[in-house]
Amino acid sequence: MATIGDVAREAGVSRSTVSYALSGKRTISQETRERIESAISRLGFTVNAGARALATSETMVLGLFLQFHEDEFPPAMLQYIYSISQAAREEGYDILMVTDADGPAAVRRITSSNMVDGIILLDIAHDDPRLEPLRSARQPAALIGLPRDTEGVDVFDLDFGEAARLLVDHLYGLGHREVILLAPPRHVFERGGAYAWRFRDAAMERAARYGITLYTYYGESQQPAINRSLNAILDARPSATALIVHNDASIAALPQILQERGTSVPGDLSVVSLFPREFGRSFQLPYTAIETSPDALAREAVQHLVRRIIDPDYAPPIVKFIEPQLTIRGSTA
Amino acid sequence: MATIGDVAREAGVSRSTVSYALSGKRTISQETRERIESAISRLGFTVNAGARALATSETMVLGLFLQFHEDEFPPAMLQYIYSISQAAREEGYDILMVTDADGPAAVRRITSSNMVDGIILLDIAHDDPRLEPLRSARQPAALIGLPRDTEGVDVFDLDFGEAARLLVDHLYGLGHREVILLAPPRHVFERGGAYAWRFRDAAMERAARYGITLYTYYGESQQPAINRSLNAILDARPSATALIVHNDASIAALPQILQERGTSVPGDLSVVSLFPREFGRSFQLPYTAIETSPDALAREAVQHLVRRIIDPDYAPPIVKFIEPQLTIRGSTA
DNA sequence: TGCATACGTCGAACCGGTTCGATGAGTGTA
DNA sequence: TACACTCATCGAACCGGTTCGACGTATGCA
Repeated sequence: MATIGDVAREAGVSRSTVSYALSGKRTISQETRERIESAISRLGFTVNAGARALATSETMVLGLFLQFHEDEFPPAMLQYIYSISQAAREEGYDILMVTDADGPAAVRRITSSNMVDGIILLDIAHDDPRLEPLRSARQPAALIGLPRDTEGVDVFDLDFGEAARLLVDHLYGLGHREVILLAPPRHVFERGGAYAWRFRDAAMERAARYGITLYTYYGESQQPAINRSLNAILDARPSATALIVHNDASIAALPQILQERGTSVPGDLSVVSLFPREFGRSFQLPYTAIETSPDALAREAVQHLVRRIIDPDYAPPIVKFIEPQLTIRGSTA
Repeated sequence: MATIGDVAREAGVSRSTVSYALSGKRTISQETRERIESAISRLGFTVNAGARALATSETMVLGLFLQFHEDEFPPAMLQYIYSISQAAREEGYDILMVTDADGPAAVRRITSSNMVDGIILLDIAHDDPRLEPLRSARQPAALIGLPRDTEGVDVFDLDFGEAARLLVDHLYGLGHREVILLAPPRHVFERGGAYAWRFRDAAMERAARYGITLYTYYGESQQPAINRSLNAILDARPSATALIVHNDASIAALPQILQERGTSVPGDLSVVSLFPREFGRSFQLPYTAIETSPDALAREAVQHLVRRIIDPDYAPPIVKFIEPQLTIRGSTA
């Protein structure tokens, strides 16, 4: 493989001149630059990433840490992964994807060996054990999801509380007074997925204020329990006139269940939910819903992270909630 | 950050001694080793990945190249990503995930800058444009999927032909003589997803041999077209007694469609398919099916790749088809 | 004509590891 | 007692880049 030294020799200049021609950090005469460029293409030279990283302490790689929980709905996760990867590339960064079961150890391993310039964490728990190693790392971090303690990290998340309020308001406005809330699986609450209780608590608080009776249930994450539990819940609350589904796996299964039961939407039951618009591509989800916007979230997180890599003090740590958008699809009355 | 030099000073030895203590490539006295180890933990030293990569020409990173086609079913993709990542970690490698729209350029960029020790390609097209830059790369590659020309790469794939034959045999044995085959979306054929026609051609050939009438249709990849097309196909062939679904997005939608139509399985229609077992976790798929085994495929691909990284000539290039497994779920009669 | 400035290039040092050859001390053997 | 080996360690070179200071030459301005 051609090195910068080979290029220098071929072009009859010094290695430093080639480096400056490449980076543009010092002026190089037109003629020399051309000799160098032709030498580069003749030799098929590309800078060695490891060597550059060693010299500059910049790898141009972001670490993406995620965990595959059994109770997670795969399409949602992929949406984040993809958006993050695309956004990173637009900023000139590649993605090192780390899925180790032992999250904190992985964070320590990757950051302390200097493999990445910055960190993105998905699937944040309320007391996320990965935050501690992250805080003592040299690299800045952006979280997608809200932990208890946001010190030293940038946080991006949907405003789940506001999302819940929007949905409850919407139903209240239509006259609903008995509503079922299907929350994420119990595991998510136990693991500390704060988005789950932020949504639930806001919905409960709002319902209480309006005098709405809110029946709250945990959803299931895997078939066939998902279907069984959906049926059981609907059986248990025949008087409810509306259903709020905050549960990806269940919303995907809902159309068939309602079909089976002969329940018409919104005739017999109004349904609102919360899911990425992209779900609608793979699944038939004709429900009025808040969009969780993984793409927007990913984009913001990456862009801020990159800015912070370039200038660690460009701003105090950010906690940014993105505004929920309600998309009306006619599933309520 | 502590460097190997800091450790050496702290332990009162030379840098090379520390390096040998770390790698075990030369004998080090018990006593010196202990001094070094204590210095390492006192200083919190970790080797710098870039420096090591530069010195050894080994990055301990695998490049995972994938593309997000609009017509792809997300859960399937994620299953591969996750399995590859886990398998890689077990072999001591991390994953650089590359999703650039321009595949060949990305391959060139990553390989020539020496960011990875080996390459894994997903989503192989019959004439995959990424293969050319791959062949001139220093790093070995493993493909999950079969291209036209397998020269210089290791290939791993499900034996789609055999899968089709197994399914047709199964249906023939039960007496079916009029069968619908729902193939992948037209785009997949056009793009050169060879698995699509390998399956279809084998099914057609087998059906012809048995005197089975096979109605072949392209599936759709996005809602609401998926549902519309499923209904249209079933309407068009009321006399068919069995349905073979080789289409992830459609199989996920099928239960509801059949429900809606009042079609009972296997009473009115026998259904067989082809999907990863893991789909059954998120979706209710009570269908007899071939398992596509992303996990097994990923594992084999990674392990072979690693072996080839260590010894490029350990064996001639491999084309390995894994044996399809039929799981009976009682959806045929 | 003289001096300060800008331009273009070079050499050397450095980033943080690994590895090869050399060296001195200790052990076994003829 | 001399010689050959092994063991433990060190110093130097190297991997392939970047960057700083220096230097010679051309240019601008007084």
